Amino acid sequence: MDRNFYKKDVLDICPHILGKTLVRKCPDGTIFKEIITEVEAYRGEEDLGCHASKGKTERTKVMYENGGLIYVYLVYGMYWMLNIVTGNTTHPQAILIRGTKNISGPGKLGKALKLDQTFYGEDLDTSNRIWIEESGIKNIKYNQEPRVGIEYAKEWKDKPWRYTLTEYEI
DNA sequence: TCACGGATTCGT
DNA sequence: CGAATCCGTGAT
Repeated sequence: MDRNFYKKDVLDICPHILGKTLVRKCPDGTIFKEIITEVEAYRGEEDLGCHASKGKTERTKVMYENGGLIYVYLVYGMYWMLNIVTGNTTHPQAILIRGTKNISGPGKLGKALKLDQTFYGEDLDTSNRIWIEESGIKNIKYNQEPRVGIEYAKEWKDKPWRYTLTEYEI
């Protein structure tokens, strides 16, 4: 996908990133290529579930960039989480990729993709080791539910910003 | 330098 | 549903 795809609001992009293909070329030559089936939106400093709610720090600064960059971080000391920065520089936001067709769970996805800190800030439009492309599938249907794992986010935890792909045609 | 806690996972 | 797990973050 080209750069402009990622510059819209995160809530507009989520339904369209479902069904796209995530591609990762590993150092050992193996290629991971799977349809994205589950994502979550994190939207702005006002969203208490979003890391940017703590303001701009060394960790969150990439979310303040224009969309199309990768935001990775380590959670529970062991899982690398894959996020795509979206929007523009006025509103920090990102999409957490939670699962693909054969991999369920963001921690397991990060492991399968062999992610590490060097992916922080990677440009999806120019990278030769990870990107997102059209899959050709059509007639997508999806569900929206509350996001998981953010019990601390008060009223924001109930926002239906978790998107799961339910049906599609090849 | 260090205390804190988490966008998870797995087993019960 | 609850505990394990352990590194990086962010403040000092």
